[in-house]
Amino acid sequence: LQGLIVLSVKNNKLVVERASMRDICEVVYALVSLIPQGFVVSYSCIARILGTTPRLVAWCLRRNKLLIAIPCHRVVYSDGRVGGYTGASTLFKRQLLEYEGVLFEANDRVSRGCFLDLEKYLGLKH
DNA sequence: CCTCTATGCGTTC
DNA sequence: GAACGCATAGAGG
Repeated sequence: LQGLIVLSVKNNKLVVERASMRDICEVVYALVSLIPQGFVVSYSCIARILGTTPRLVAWCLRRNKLLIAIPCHRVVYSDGRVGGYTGASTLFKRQLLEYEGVLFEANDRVSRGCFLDLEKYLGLKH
């Protein structure tokens, strides 16, 4: 990952480090947990905010899906397909979304209107 | 529907 | 070191 760094203070000195994967995952989880019920966000949208690639976002979500508290089912392919889901079927992922009020088209894709522009939502873009 | 490619990082030799 | 595998995206046919 290029671009994402971590600032910390050690021995009264400011330390600038490359973010560890653990740190990056924390940030991804923090963003994902802000997605409101009834909406979805694409992997690439999260990647844009962090200055990284969609593959890495997926990598983070896959890694620590143990945490049920993080609504990782609300992160989907940019074309509307629900994408993968570790630990359960993608059907389960879809059912979760439907339960939350997300609409699906006849071609099994998430309705465009349910996509949330996370950058706008968080006020990072106007 | 399909294929191809760019891409970052862990895992496993 | 190199090769491989991923919860991707986008372009092209």
